[in-house]
Amino acid sequence: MNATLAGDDRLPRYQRLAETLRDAVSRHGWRPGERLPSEQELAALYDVAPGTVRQAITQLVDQGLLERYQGKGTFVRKPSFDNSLFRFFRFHGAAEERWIPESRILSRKSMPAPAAISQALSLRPRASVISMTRLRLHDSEPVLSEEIWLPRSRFQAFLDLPEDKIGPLLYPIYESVCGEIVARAEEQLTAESCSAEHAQLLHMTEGDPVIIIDRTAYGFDDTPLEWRRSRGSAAKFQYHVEIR
Amino acid sequence: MNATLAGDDRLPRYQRLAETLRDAVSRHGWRPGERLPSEQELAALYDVAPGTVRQAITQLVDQGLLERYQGKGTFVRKPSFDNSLFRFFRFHGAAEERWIPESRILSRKSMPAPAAISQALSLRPRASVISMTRLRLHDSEPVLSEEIWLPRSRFQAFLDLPEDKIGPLLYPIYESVCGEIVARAEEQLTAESCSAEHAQLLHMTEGDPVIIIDRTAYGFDDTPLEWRRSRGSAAKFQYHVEIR
DNA sequence: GAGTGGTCTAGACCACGTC
DNA sequence: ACGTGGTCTAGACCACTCG
Repeated sequence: MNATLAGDDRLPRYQRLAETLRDAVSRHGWRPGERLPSEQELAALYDVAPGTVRQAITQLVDQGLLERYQGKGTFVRKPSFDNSLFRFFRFHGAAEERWIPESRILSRKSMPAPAAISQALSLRPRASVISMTRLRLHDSEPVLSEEIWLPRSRFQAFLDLPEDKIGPLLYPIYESVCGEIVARAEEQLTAESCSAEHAQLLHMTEGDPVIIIDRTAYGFDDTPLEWRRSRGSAAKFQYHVEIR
Repeated sequence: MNATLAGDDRLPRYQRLAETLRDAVSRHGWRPGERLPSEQELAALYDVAPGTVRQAITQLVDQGLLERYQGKGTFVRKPSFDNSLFRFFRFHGAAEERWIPESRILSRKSMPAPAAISQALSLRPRASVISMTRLRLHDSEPVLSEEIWLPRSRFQAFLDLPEDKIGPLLYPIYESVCGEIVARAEEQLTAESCSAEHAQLLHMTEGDPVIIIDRTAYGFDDTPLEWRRSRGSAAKFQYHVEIR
């Protein structure tokens, strides 16, 4: 019957309510997959009209934080993110295959962050980070090499996790083990000539073009959670983008 | 006081209204930049409640077809598209510069479509198309080579246009000269080693990595309007994408 | 049948842009 | 002052899910 709305009271109520709910979700008041109170209940709880609740929830649904199902309720979305990223990778010749590559962890350790990493993750210089390298394979052939960096303060539990508990998809693990949910990401693409090192790792010829994808992954509150750099043979895939 | 809603009458009214308005816009009933009737007027015209009009317009705004301005009205969006595409090009070292490159047309002619082009543009085999090649420069240095293909049936007026009337931005010309509006595009990225030919054209070293961007541009009704392939030195730029 | 979200109505008042 | 979209209310009825 009474709960207070976050934020400046000059802001529209549906904005303040959306912010309130977003905070509640990202502070784990409700966890992914859980059902929220019904729109009627929320309206009574925050003392606003049902339409106002609707507007707030609509905003959060558009942002991908919630999902509505008629007759069932409104739920915190589970971002099945790794899957959606692999929509972008179209391996040459087999456009419709959508497999998840096997993955082999080459190293995993903590260390003080190099300058570029602390900047990418908005950490203080030389903050403790986890560094991991992986090789991803398809039909036992290496296709992608990855270096992954995580802030140790949030991901200590991941560092402690036995290696055989780490499957090919990391984001679900971040969520279940560390409670960190990736909401969105930014990627930068470029290409370079294959170094001797990567030629060996990826079974390529030195000097052939390699696509480099740098990704920063963010939480719902826009905190950088992960930075990774992936390299793969340009001949083996294309990257697809829709622009509006 | 009376106008009919398009579509199946079992559909929600706001959907049918949205469809009606979308059709009106893409059939050029209202042109980009024009103001639509006010929400009240539309409500009276189609005999629905104001809130229903609002819902329909909100959908079209989200889709990028319309723009709302408080106190002014609702307008058909002008896709200032070439600009927005150049958001993706970040030339190395000068991330914030957002210049429009000079452009030099190397050739422009009509011909029967090669198989790959007629497929990309959804034309019948060997349909007549316009083929154009351009070189784009920055500070008189070549940075990008482009081949551009257009269906001749829609773009005859562009073929007839004197070359000195063609500025560096094509999409505004398509709109003003041919009445064709680009609403969205898809891009495919890959990389390859620089050929001797392109090395000369782009002042690169043969064998260095070249980024290749294939773009198909679509109208509001999803007709392919243009296909282009651009090549540039991978060392000179990065491609930026946000994923949600 | 009870409870959920989905659609729709018919207003009110406010903030903003323009004249 | 006037007209525009932006916010908000307080309902009604429908479609769907589940027990």
